[in-house]
Amino acid sequence: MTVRRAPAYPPPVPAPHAPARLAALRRRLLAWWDAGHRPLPWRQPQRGADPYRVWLAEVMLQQTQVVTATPYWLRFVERWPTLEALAAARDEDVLAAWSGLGYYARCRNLLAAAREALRRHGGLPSGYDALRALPGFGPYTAGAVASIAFAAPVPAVDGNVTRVLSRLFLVEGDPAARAARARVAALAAALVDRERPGDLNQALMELGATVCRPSPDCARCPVAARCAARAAGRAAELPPPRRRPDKVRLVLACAVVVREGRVALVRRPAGGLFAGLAAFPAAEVGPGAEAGAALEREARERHGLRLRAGEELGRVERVLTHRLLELRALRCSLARPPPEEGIRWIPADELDGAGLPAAMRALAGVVCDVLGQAPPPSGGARDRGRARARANSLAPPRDFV
DNA sequence: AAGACGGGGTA
DNA sequence: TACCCAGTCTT
Repeated sequence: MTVRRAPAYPPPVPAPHAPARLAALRRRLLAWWDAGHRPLPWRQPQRGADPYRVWLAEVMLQQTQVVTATPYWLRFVERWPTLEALAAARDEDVLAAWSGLGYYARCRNLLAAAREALRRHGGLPSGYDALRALPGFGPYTAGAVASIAFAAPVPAVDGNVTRVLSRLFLVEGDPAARAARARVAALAAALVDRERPGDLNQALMELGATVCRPSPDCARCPVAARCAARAAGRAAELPPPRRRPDKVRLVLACAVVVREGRVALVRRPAGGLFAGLAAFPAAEVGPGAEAGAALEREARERHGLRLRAGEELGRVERVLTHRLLELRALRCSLARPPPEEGIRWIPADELDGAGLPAAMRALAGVVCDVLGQAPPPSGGARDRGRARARANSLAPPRDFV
């Protein structure tokens, strides 16, 4: 008797699988889900599903493991319990609370989407298409929020679901390529549960996260008997690993300007690495280039900051997804009075809470050690051994105008 | 289709 | 070390 619109996503593709087989899969997966799943905090239905909390979790969990995202989620809902509260927050506060979690465009899109949703819909919209139109809502997040928070019968295909379905139905080929993606999307669409779409989608993800992992534990799998890859003895080799481009080395010189116990921080430019975050004034050091000169030029051109670069206080290396990042801290003195705007002066012992990206927070730890300041309570411990302290640089800084 | 975008868990 | 993670956006 219910009138249903065809889901807008994915495009209708005929599923060559018997409805009976799909129904059996749904039944087993839901039973497995009901029999017990991880009690993650955003799954606690305090007073029914809270779309805002579901959404916040989905965004934080993009390319991020549960154990990493959880403490951030708890802090966010404590500080900004509702969509309205988040929309009213200051950008820099939210970005600072996100610092360390990575992929900072997620945070900027989160804020933009919160404000746009409130303005255009009075809250989070419930339909896939309306969600998909908001910043940061790709196919996965729109499907996850629509199905989990609003019970919309749409699929939600993430890395876990791709792996699970690739194995269950023996999908061959690079999962990033169009053919395999369309195949997985069609399977996920065919498998959607009309009664409990959110639970079925979560069951697939939970299975991928806890059982059908890259190295599968088929003995614990509720649908192992129906798994085509398992039958072929190929569960562990599907889907094929994604090939990644080589990492490019990036050296960033970071200015440590200290004035009366406070350190100069700027805001990173809108696009690119660490976009929008608080950061040390920094400059890329090309191959064969001189770090101090590059830093003096960049600080002057971008921030109006006239610096004289001095000795190196320490360095830190980080492996990012696609680059090898090396941060070199250079002590700098002010050659001219600094501009009033665009520079924040942070007490050295408060750098840890200033909203720096994780790599720069680690660098701050090294620098504080070298300068004999109170080190931040966390971060950088691993790098302290690499700090290249100079015997004559241990005295408190005396860099004044 | 390919690259940019962080940081950390895991084997 | 290599791969992966409840992906999205831009060339």
